[in-house]
Amino acid sequence: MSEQSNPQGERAGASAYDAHAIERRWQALWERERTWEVANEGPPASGAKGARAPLHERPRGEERAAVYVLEMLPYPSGEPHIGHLKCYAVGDAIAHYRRRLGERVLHPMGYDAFGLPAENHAIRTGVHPRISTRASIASFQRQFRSWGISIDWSRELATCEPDYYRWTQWIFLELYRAGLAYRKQAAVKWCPNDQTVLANEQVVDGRCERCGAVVVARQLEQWFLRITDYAERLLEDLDGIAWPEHVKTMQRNWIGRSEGAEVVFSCEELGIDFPVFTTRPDTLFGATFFVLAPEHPEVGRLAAGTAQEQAVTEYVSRALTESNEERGESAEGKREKTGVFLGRTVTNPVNGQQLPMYVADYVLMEYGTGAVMAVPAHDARDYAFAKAFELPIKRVIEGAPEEGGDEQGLPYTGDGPLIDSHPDFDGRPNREALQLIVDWLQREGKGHATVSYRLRDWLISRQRYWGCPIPIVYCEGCGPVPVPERDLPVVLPDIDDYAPKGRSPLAAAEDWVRTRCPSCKGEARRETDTMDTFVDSSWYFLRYCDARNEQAAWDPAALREWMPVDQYIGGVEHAILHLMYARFFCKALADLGHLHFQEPFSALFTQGMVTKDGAKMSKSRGNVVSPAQIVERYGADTARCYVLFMGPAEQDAEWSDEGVEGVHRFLARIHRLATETAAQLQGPVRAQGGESSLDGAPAPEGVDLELARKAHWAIEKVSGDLRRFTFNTAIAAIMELINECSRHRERCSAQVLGSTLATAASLLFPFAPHLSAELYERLTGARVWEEPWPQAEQAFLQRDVYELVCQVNGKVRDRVLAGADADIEELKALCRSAPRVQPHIDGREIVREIVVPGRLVNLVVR
RNA sequence: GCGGCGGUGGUGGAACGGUAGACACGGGGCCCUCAAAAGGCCUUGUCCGCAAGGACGUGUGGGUUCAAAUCCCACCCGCCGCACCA
Repeated sequence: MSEQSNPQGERAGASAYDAHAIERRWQALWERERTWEVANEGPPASGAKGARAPLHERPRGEERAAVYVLEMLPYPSGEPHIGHLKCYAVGDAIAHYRRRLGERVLHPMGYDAFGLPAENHAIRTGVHPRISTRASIASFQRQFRSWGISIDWSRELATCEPDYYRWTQWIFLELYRAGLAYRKQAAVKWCPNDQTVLANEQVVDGRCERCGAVVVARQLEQWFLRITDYAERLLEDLDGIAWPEHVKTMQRNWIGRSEGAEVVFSCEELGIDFPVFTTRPDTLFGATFFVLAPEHPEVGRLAAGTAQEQAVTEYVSRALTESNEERGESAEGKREKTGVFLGRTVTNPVNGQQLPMYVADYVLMEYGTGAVMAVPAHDARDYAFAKAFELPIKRVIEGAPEEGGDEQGLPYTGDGPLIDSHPDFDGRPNREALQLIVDWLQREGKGHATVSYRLRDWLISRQRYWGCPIPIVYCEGCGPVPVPERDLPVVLPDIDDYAPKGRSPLAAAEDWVRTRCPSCKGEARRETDTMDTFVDSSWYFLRYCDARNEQAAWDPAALREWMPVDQYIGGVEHAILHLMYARFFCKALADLGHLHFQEPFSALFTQGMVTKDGAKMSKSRGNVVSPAQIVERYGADTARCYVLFMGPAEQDAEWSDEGVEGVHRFLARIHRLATETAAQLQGPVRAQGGESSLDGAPAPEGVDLELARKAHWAIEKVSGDLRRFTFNTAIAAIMELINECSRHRERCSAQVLGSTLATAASLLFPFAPHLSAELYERLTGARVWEEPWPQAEQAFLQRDVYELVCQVNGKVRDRVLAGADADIEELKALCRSAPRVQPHIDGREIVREIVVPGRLVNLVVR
């Protein structure tokens, strides 16, 4: 290491803070002693982990509760970035804190190792993804170790290894047997750049979430997982988990539950029924036309033989090739709505009216039934279409004009009494009429109340190589046949050419594709698509509980011991995708009898992004700060403390090189103070807040007492901040304690100074474990991680005098010393006689005196 | 458009309805030094004032309260998510 790049190397000397030497020493010891490994001890007596009282309300030390702290599975690509550092700094602080509260903490690590970047790299360089992925994993391991994170490495896993994906395949087959995995032909989102289909969740603004290419529609036969069966439970169970409200909101929006009715319109001419979903059955009498999505299967049949046939065919083929983005333009008012008359009519079941049928691209096949009844008077989209095609508009609800409406106040989307509908309903408030109409439809057999969701089934097929093979073979006689469990894993074969050609590269591995049907032993072919990598990461947290099990994906006893995860930590970018899929997997697996719980992550913490120059760090912007550089220059303890000190961990924070320097200076300062103090001590001292820190020693007085008080104040503050995840203020409190130490160092006893510094080191442990261990050992001779978390003693938190704030009319005028035991009258008198209060009350009438004991007195004068 | 989150010194940020600006960065001054770096000490919201002291101050405008950055209403600005979802 060069002198230049290492500030602490510049000045040799006994008291210099050599972060690297300290970090190497403790990392080696923790590795040698396997300090952070935790063995499975079997489930608790109660059978399962169950909901426990919040940590700080639980009696201390009574039982060694099993606690699972987990950061989101990293995707190993190149090197870890600052976001990883922040995530693990948060997770490790929590893990360390909980261990020292006496809990057994499971804190494992693994890699989300299948995926496109490794495959794209292979296409460019010809290096097998397995090779490049293993190299990336090695680099991640190296860095994670250099950060000193307290990981149980004995449970490490990588999703691309056969001993892992064997069980991914097993889960797929379990879902398949339960009817939750199925194949269907569907219009799917195709990314022309990555040459694969995408799940709805992976399309953002009509573009591939990964590469940004505009997504196009394709008709393909694909594998889906029936997540929609779980829509209601995914929604309901959000209420019972301690997640940030905004993440829950995002999931609720994504699931998109809406209540309404299914109403059947029929085309008598052709004898076809068209059920539609509507949230507004109260407006049924205002329907003036009817619209089908271009993808609707009956469109061709309807137009066939009419004068409209050619126009319809042309319109539909254009709509199908249009990108989602283009199709959405009319929603933003960028262009007029388009569509074509189908040459047919349907009957409105409530009044027998014949409504002209249209095909238009503003109706989506994926939502509801792909057909809508159009009520232009009360729906903005139908209104726009009616205007563009000069269709009739019939008002059926009264109400004051809304913003953006026309001269008649249309479209009107608010509530009001029904008009021109039916004598039974006219005059009634529309919400009441809605119920009555639904009841009526139900009685007449023309419709029923129903609930619709925006959530779609999860498309998991990918026409790519570097993923988990789908364990299905196709036999001419038997159809799709699951690979028997004893034949798992279906191992991903090596191939020469990874380049996608619109079908999976695996299709070229003829030897692998050709196989025997497990059922009839006849010739058969393997499925050549692989699974979406989100499948791999939807269950990894289960595997950690029993990572080396070769007989099963897990032993249920291991899950009963550890699951659900007590604290999950990761970025908000996974608020929908990963977190929704993992929840779905657990519900499905629980239904199949494999799990004893419904929700995988009891509590979630989402850490904010680290930005540079106001923007997300990225190679293309050239504003990347590499954790490796920071660790090399300042050491891991500085890097970890800094990312936690930047601001509240859940918020985005701007990187500042000066900020890192500041934190490093603080660590160097506590190092110097502690080292110098240790040299003056006769023997080891005890930290404050330990079980017997008062034993034997005389009660501190004067400056010593002040210092001891500050130590206990810091214990209280840091403990509370750790429970609230406000790490920035916890570190600030330790800084205050250290400032207090250097302020008093000349005037206090070495004993108390040493003891206070040991306390500071102890409190610093969750954030800067290496330095903390080093200094704690020098001062006390003990191992800080084996010490219980300190507890503040009341005797030191209470003071006999305090500064009473004296206000007049709410304005602070003076501060005077008051005794802790002074009663309300005494406090009032103290305030009235405070020197700087006098001029403000002189000659005025005191009309009220507010006393907040322990804080202030407010005199209200006139 | 709908939903969510936020707006506090030069900067990042602290503040159970009760001393606004903890802690840190940056700035200024001093000490140490031959000098510098490192380190240490002091200082630092704005305005008026030599000072003592005073006034103002948490996006804007109202309100509740003895007391509001904090609670309520309206608005402005910024960020995030969803968005032709019938």
